[in-house]
Amino acid sequence: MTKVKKEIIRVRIAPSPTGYLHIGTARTALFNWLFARHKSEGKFILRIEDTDIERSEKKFEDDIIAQLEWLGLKWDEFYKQSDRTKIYSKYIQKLLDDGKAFWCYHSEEELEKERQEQMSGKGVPTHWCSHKPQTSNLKPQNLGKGIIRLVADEKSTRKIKFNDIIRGEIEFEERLLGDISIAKAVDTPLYHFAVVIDDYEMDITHVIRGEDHIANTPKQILLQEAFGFEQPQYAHLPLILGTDRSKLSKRHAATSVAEYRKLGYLPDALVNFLFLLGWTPEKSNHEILTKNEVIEQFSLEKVHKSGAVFDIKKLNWINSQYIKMENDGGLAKLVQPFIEKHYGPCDEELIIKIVPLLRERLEYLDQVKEFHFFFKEPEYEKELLKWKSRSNEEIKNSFKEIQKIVEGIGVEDKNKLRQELDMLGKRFEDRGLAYWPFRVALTGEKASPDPVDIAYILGKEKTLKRIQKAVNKI
RNA sequence: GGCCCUAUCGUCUAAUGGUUAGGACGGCUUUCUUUCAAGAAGCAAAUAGGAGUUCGAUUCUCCUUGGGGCUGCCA
Repeated sequence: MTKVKKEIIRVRIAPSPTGYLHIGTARTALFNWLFARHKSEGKFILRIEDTDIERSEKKFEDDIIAQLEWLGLKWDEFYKQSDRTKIYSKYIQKLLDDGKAFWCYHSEEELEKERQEQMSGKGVPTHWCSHKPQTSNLKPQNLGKGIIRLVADEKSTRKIKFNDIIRGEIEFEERLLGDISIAKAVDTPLYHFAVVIDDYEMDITHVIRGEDHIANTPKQILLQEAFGFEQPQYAHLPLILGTDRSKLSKRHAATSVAEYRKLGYLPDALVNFLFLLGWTPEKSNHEILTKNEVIEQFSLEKVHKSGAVFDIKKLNWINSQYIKMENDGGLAKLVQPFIEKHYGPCDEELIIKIVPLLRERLEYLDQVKEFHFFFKEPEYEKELLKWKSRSNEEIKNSFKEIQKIVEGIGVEDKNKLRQELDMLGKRFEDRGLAYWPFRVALTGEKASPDPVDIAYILGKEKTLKRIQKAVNKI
């Protein structure tokens, strides 16, 4: 069963379609992708691990594919384990024929009870199966409802070792592993089995995966040994953690890539954030980098060992940096669907006009919903129009003056309008008295961009209308 | 419980057997200012504890403690 291995780097991302693409899976994919691309000849493989037919769903598979593409992590080869059952059957049958695997008929209840007893005592939860044939010439048979296990050596004193590129040598005691389950039937392999066969069949040279798989590795090595497969190189990535330092899950934050996409995080920004979790660029004071810049300097040896907390504030900052890098046209295109989601169809000309204002203040695209005043009449309490301790009459007077200005010079010339307002502010000896009521009239908010900019975008007619509405309120 | 991984500011991290332990996000202050952002300037903030090796340890070794992962007929 040996075959000639090629020298080129081959790595894989192996998600199971039991949920939307997880942010942690995305980072694992990214590191695999970076590693493959860094070695220019490297191949990056996407393998859908859908051996669990109960939990696997097509919509999750579609999502994984869509989001990986969106992130720009394109794969060179694609496989699905459910297409490969014949391959697994062949290998399982061989193990059975060789007496290296056997049928175990313990019920799930029996096994559960055994586990409980072992855990409550000081034993190790390990199943050494009494159904194991005592002599290897006894051909195992499927007597009905059972499960296939790999024969292991209960009395072994050997340590199973492997070298992890990130962590160095790791070892486990073989006798603590038990007779591990490998398949529910000849044609339905379990995770460990499918992984080992696929990694071999696909000539995977480096298994780069999450730290949560460290304890799985010796079991997979046992399987490799049963077939005489060569061991791939391992690199176990640190986990992405929630704020309480446990594995990132839904109770901490959004965990699926799709959710971040929906909120208007840009793919390059998300990727930038992700590679900063567990890896540092050469010039560590310059953290905004493109994928291509990272490819050049990427190396697994520099990946950190300890878990990294997912900090949404840093993601927001990185995303805002990417938004600032977009030009008007680009940002308009990006933001349009978010505007239309909240406010319905929207004129492209309007979007182009407001984009410079958005650029300075959006952390993520969905925040455009805070700029409602561009798309619909503002609603607000009359109290909001008050500036400091100024009287209603003073506010009214301020509006009267602004009305005069706008009617006179319009809103097209922003500099002129600003000049006039500044002069008005000087006359009042209080710039706020000129600007504050004006902003509230236009936006209904106490915080917004410069009202002059907003008036310019709204146009003369709407501006005057909103001022009048404010005057009526007082 | 057992096995395994891990430990520098709140967070992501840099660095070194001898440094004022550096940067980024966030926070705070100041500035700009009609408000909010953005921008500019600045401030606070860390080597988990204990032994050992050493002239010297945050760095190397061991122990403790903390954190995490795994412990499925899930992946």
